[in-house]
Amino acid sequence: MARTERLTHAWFARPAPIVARELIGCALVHGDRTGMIVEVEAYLGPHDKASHARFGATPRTSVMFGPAGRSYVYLCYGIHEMFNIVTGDEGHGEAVLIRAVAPLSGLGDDPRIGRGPGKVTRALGIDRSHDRRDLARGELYVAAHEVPPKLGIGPRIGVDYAGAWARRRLRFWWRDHPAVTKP
DNA sequence: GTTCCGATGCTT
DNA sequence: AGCATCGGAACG
Repeated sequence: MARTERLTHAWFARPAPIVARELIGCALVHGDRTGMIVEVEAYLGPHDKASHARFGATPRTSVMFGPAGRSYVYLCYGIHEMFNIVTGDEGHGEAVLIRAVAPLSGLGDDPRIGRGPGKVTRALGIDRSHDRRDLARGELYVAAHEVPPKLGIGPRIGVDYAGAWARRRLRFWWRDHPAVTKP
């Protein structure tokens, strides 16, 4: 699989579920650390009761309402940094959460190193200082894949408070991949 | 194998 | 008060 093609603003400026599905198998690159994306979740606009966009554009979430292809990194449970990519048309408030990566280079060879959204950022050295970055330039970016993986689709994790929106099938993963989260 | 719980700090 | 989590302890 060639992984040299950096994904562009236009690539990310499509509906979150489409981008999410196509991100599986792509490479997430931060400097000399690279992981293959094997699990993601799509978060829609303010109408999505599981999304951080549900309160509209706040100081934390305003980046979600900006142009696609920017990072949205926030602190979860006081401990874990979460890495998202803004998608869709400007103003929509969409993003895709990267939930798991498999080591490709610079991460060692334990498939559990990037299994879980908090572990993705720890493995790749991403924190809130990487919030609002333009992934179309700089050392943090995503590179395309050539071969689509076997795709799993199901409900998002950890959003039970969102009622019916928790049951929407907006989580995508590489089926049977050892770096995908268990539950 | 399962369930429970504390850590830890930012957000509304 | 609640949270887009994790790792360890306790239990069976």
